[in-house]
Amino acid sequence: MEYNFREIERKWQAYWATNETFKAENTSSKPKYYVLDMFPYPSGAGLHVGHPLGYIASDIFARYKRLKGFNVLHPMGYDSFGLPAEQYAIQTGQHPEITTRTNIARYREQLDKIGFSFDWEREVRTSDPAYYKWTQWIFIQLFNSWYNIETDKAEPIATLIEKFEHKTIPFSEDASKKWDDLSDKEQSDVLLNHRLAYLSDTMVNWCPQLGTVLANEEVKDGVSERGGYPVERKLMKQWSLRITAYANRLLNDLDGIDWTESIKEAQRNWIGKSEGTSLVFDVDQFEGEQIEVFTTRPDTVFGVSFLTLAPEHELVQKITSAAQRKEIEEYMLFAKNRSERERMADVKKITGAFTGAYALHPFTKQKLPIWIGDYVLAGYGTGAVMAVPGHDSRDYAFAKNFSLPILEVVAGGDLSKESYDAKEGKIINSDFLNGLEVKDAVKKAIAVIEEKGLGKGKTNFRLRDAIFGRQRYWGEPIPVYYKEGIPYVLPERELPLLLPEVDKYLPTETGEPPLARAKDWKYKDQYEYEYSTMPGWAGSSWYYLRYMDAFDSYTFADRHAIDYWQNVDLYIGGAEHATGHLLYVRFWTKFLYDLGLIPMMEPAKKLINQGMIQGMSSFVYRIGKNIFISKNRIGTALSPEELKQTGLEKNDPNVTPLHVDVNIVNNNVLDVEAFKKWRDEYKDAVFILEDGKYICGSEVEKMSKSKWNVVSPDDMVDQYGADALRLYEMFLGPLELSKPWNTNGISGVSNFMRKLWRLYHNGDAVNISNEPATKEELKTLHKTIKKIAGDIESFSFNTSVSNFMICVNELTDLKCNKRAILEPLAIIIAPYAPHIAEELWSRLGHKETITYAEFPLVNESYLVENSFNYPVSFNGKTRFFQEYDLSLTKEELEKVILTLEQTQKYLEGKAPKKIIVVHNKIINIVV
RNA sequence: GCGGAUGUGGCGUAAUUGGCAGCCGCGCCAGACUUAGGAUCUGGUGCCUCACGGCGUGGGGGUUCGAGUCCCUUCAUCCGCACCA
Repeated sequence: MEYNFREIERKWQAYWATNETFKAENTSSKPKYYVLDMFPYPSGAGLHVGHPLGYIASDIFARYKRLKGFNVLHPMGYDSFGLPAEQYAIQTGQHPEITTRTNIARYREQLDKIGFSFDWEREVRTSDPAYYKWTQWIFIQLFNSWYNIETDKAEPIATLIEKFEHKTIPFSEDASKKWDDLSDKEQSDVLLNHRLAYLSDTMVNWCPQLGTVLANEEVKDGVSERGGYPVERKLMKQWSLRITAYANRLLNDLDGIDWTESIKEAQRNWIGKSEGTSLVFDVDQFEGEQIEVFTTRPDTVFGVSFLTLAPEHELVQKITSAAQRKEIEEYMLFAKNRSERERMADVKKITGAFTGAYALHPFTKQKLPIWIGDYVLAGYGTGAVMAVPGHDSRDYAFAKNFSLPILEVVAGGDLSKESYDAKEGKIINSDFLNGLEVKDAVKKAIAVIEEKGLGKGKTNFRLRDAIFGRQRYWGEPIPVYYKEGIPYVLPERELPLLLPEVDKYLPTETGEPPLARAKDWKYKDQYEYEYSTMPGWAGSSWYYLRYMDAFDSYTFADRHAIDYWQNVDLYIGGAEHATGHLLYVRFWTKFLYDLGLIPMMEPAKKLINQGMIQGMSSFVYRIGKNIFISKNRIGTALSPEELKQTGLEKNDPNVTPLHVDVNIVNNNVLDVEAFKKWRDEYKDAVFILEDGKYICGSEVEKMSKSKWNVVSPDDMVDQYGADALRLYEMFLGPLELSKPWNTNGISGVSNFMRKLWRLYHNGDAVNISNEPATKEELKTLHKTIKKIAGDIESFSFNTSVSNFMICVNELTDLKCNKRAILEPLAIIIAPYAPHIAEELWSRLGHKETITYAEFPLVNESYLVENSFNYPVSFNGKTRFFQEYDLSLTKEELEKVILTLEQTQKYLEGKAPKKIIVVHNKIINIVV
């Protein structure tokens, strides 16, 4: 009987499903292991072969851990709130929930075909009210919490109110005021300044085309990541989460987790901690007005030759002199109308204007001109900088452009050419800092600044609070209502606040979000509901917890389940979430930890980022209307027949490359008949061939429908089987690297599958011998076990596939059909190719599935002779010695052909401990 | 500009972590078989050379008996951040 993967795979997938083989229990005497994939957004396009890459890797690991005796949690779900379903709803009027449900069904079908060992009973969907009830609940906890800097953790807001009542923390500049004297609205406003979820007027990235605000990481190069629409800055009342309170912990705790350095660096970068000091400058002629700046280089304070304010700085209007007013106003208008995108595009272009006002140097009391310039960002630090053109390249460029003085205060550079930014050298021209090294001068300067009350040592972060509202329909409603302008969160018993039905998924005529169209909200007449919904990342920030106890309706996840499963042990997903999801999920984890709801401070111990699988696009080259020329015939002379056939007078050098469906191209050879049928317009296509074939061009591009380079996993499974697909995806290369998909290579894996099958069969019959295995067979097996176990544990899944092939090749050569070999082989291959492994396992006579088998251990004794084996030539013969082999006598050693003088000296009168031999030559002897 | 990664045959890759570079697979070449196929099997395949032999892990330098692997330097490609004071 031949290897019939279709039947085998169908059989075992059905078996696993009916027997709930991969159901994970929340209690077990076995050690636990939690393997998690980043759950997908179920898009309408379905999965392409790139999507399952990470899932296959995690599935291999999960199955391996089960065989190693672990109680494994390996769940899957859907991040099912999101923009595409809503865009589709706007276009078609179809409820996003219907779209989403259809897409999920399609995803499930595709995933099932690949034979994953997910515990589907624990499936979560972020758009399911039973799930988002708890997303809303966590939001409420955030609203009801504040960050206590003293204890360095989040606490219930009541503890803050208590401190306000006892005035241990001031809540107002007026010290005589009592907390209870404040009106409800005033109290609410004060508390909003402390709550971890708060409402404020914030500069947001507004995308008019999408009709919503976007997070910083959703904006790339000034346009929206999705759709590529322009984004503008706009002041809006918005819900935000105070992630900045966690900046330090998010930064420091990176050291304790096993994530790739690139992700950790990206997060460090994003958090952007910088240490320095604030410093105030008095404004000349304006009694009491001060400009506060932040600097990381207080050592260069004597090099300040002007100040630059952001155009939006609040003092600009006030201090601008009459003479300069016109210029300043023109510049402010220019800066305002310059979009974010334009500003980024010409970073090199230096613009600014002089206010006419002067600041006084805090030490020298010199007059320093105050300028405005859009190289200073309103959103960072204080929106004002002390310009030190001698030692900051941006200030230098500005000074050069506007002919402002450049002072040298750190020795070592040549300021006539460029600024000297390096943080090393001796301080000069700087009064009390003279002669100090930069590092010491920084400390001294801060000390003096603090002592004189001019400023304070300070840490700044680049990280901004996370804007939490979206003016969108398809998201979790924010569970807030307003009474007399004061926001209140819904009581827990009212959760979930269901996403209401609306007549249209568009903003209202008055520009309010779609939720303003809601009709069936329970207290619609009594209160005003919040109309924005939560951003896409809300549901994904805690989903790993819900898998632990997916059906709980009393709490987000049962405490016992959380205590049992703890962190994710292995998390696999794309690197594109580095500063989005992966930061937010850490933030929520820390917050829930602070409230004592979970025992861990980090969501995932180990993170692996699988690389992207790109598409290999194929091109045909069109000349004229329906004439296609083979790649290497472009520009060559045409034969008389070809001229006749095409009706051309000569070859046309103007070719139009067109994407062609990769499924009708094999090894760059176009199936011309299939091409004619592919599209009606090509049915009369004429081809100019080379060697009787049409050769296509190819290029690596992102897999997408429009490029006709999408390869679907379903097609691969149909043609080669799920096991072959699994093996091939792993075989393609290191998991973390991006690589193009190339269907050609899968035939190698497919051959391997048949060879493996044949190993257990003789013709149609199962052919297994119970004879003891030979030493050689055992060596092959144990070598393979050792390699496979090592490969899996170091996530080198690609080399495992090679190792299986080597093993099967060797056993085929040995004609090995011994149970003692083939039984363990079925187990070690099971994580990779579970269907065939199960089938072989049952054909070996086992009643239980392979999931309950034990991964075999290596018996090193079969491998010893393989370990350190060096040929040594002496007496004209070659003998093999192990590194620790001391069997040579001194006399024998002297007969060994020694090629290195250096080695010989060791020999004099000493017994050797270790000989190191390479290339039949002794190269070192340890005595 | 800053940070992270990657450079090995025609291609995807491997190298017990400092020990005979190129395992395994694709492709290609030759042969066998044949119900002529996009099938299967066998053998070969880094480059130069008829050969002896030489050269080879992006380039240059270094450490070492020995370097794809460690150090310095340089180039190329990809990814992330970017006027962050």
